[in-house]
Amino acid sequence: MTISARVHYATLALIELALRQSEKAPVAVREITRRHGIPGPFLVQILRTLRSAGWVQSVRGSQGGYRLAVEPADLTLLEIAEAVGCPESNGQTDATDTPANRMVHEVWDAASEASRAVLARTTLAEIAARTAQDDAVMFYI
Amino acid sequence: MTISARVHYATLALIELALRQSEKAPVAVREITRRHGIPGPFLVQILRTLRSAGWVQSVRGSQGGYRLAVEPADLTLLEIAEAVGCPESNGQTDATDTPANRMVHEVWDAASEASRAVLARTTLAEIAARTAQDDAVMFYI
DNA sequence: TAGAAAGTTGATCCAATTAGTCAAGTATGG
DNA sequence: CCATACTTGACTAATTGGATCAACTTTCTA
Repeated sequence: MTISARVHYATLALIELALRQSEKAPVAVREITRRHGIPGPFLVQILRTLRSAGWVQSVRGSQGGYRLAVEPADLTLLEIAEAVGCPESNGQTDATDTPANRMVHEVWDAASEASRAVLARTTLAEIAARTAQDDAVMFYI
Repeated sequence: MTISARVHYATLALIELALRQSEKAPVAVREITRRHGIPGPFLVQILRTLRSAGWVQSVRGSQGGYRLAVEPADLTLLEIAEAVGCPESNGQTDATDTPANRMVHEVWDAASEASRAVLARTTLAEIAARTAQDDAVMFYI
């Protein structure tokens, strides 16, 4: 399971917004792309998704930008991944419904559930806090 | 994380071979495709991979087919998935190496590790045995 | 009040991966 | 010697993820 760029970028952007929650001015897209090396208009696309999920607010016009609209502690990485990633695991039922088939699905569902559990128990607040710590450490080097 | 058809088919084929290990004659590809509804030449492609991994033996010529070449208890689903699935998670280092970036990777690695653990502790023997049970149950219905 | 700076929207494109196919060849059993 | 079955390698088609563009609207500021 490799992390998709979409989810990756979305998470980076949200971390950035979480860390700058206290600032009064919204954060411009340009700043985020510059800081994290995210391809320009692609991030816009992603932010649109985050906005329709209600997690960020956009401010238009000059001096506009984005601002976090939820408590970082209330947003889990699983939610982010599911909102931004693949639309939904397409419920394509397999052609043949044999016992072997069911078994295989059972195991894979269990595996997938295990990884989802990890993401579900990590909040944006945690990951942002840990990032801030690392940033501080870098400062001393 | 959705299971790829490749891995799915490979697992089905191996279950089939595991269940018929006791038979003296090898199992023909045709039989496997018929029983599990796997597209013909695609399974051949997959079996080739399994053969080069040393998990199945091929017998050529008339009455030929495939035979399991390892102990089902020694083969985990993780091994199968890794052999047959994506060549290798491409080690493409991200452009920018920021603390946020590292954090995101850390969490996703943990998630991915959790699901791998599930697959690693499930052996072909287990899943074959459970399939056989289900088969027996179906018999009575 | 004009224009520059931002976000908005929708269409579009490209490349990589995955799924699936074909055809020509080789080995084996009867 | 021929039918059956695996071998090999190239090839096509479809989906998806990643990324871009252009035309538009909103708002600030000079």
